[in-house]
Amino acid sequence: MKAPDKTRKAILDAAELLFAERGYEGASLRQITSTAGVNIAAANYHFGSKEELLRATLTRRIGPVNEERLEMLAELGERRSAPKLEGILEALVAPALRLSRDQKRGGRVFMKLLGRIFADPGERLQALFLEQFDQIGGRFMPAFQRALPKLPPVELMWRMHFVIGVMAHTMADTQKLKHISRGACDPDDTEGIVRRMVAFLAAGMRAPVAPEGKGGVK
Amino acid sequence: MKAPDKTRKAILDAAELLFAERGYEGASLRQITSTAGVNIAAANYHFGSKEELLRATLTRRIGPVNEERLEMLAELGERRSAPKLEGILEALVAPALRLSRDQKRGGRVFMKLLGRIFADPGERLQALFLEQFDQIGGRFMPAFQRALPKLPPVELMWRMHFVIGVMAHTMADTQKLKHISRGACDPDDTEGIVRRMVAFLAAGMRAPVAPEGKGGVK
DNA sequence: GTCTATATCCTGATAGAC
DNA sequence: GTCTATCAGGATATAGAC
Repeated sequence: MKAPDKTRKAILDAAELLFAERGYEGASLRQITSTAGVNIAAANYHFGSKEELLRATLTRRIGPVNEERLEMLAELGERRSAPKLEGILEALVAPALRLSRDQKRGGRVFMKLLGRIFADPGERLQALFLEQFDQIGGRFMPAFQRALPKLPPVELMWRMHFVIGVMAHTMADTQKLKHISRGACDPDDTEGIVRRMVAFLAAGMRAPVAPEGKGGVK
Repeated sequence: MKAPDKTRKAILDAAELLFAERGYEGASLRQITSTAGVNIAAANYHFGSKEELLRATLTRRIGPVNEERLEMLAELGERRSAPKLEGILEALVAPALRLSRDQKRGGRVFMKLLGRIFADPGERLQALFLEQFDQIGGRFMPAFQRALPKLPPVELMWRMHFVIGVMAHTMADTQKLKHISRGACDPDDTEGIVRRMVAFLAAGMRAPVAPEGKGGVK
């Protein structure tokens, strides 16, 4: 074996970058291996297929993010007082958003890729999302329910869906808002984004449930 | 000319469907023209290139949605009282979400495609988004600012970004949540979704601005 | 484990007959 | 305006030498 992990890592790094920038279909194995500086055949030797390569780019980094989420959630539970909604939200979104600062875990490149996974309605990526949701959703839903005991479960599910939308959109887009706001909104201010997002989402989660018959349509 | 608009429409319909389901890169012209039941060369004859075809699928339907948004916004302005935040939000999100009911305007297929456009960070789709934002963002931002006079403009921009994330994610995903919630969340209940989304977003927009130095990190 | 070479197929786009 | 045929190149994946 000649530098067994080096080639593998180079391919994963390049795949991460190109999948994030161009999407799964938009990035070719040729571009990936060329960027990695390795032979085309090496990708298939190490990963078997393009789809398995995508799976490998995700599983390499997604574990630590989810572990950090669960750790933060567990810490909240150790306090005797009921977990605050803001704490739960921060445990859910901050580990993902802080990826952009942690170059060793993929940085903003992996964050962008992760945002794509969340947002993409395609079947391939959707399956990967569902695998992850079992881990995380199953733990956060009860926590939210305890923090918001009066909220009907169906409403809670919709609101968690909205939360994921905000998180995914912010993760995937690292430049558009900066352009629109002419630099006023800084995508590098991770802690500022976490703070703003948690405030926004907490208020949304606490919103009174809107009654059904408002306009009298139904 | 032999049925000039019929072939054109068939191609646009098929392109709309396949771009929505598989993304721009994932849908080939061959699949599109085959689904449309027309010759491959017809696509290039009528639209010139794949990218122009994408542009045509969007511009065909996006105009009416934005017109409806601006109409609803204008109606709010006619009342003497200051426009309510909920009304502005509904004017922004409802025309898009109600696409799923309006088969003549593309239905949930076009809604899904539109959700992809919003969420996709790729350069090609991003440019199309920015074109649209000038139309809509330029009108809604002042309306929001009037409804929330105390909110600093930078905070408003972040929150509008969050709003778009919720909207785009809900538009793009028409089935995932139903699956996760085991049928409890119904993606066909358009008015219920609008009601829930407006309630959630209004509360988020009204959230107090979180102070900067909370944890003492910085 | 890495390489070259290649198999097989699909891609977007075009030329030219009808 | 629609067709067939085809171009030139890119796609994933594999076979086999080293």
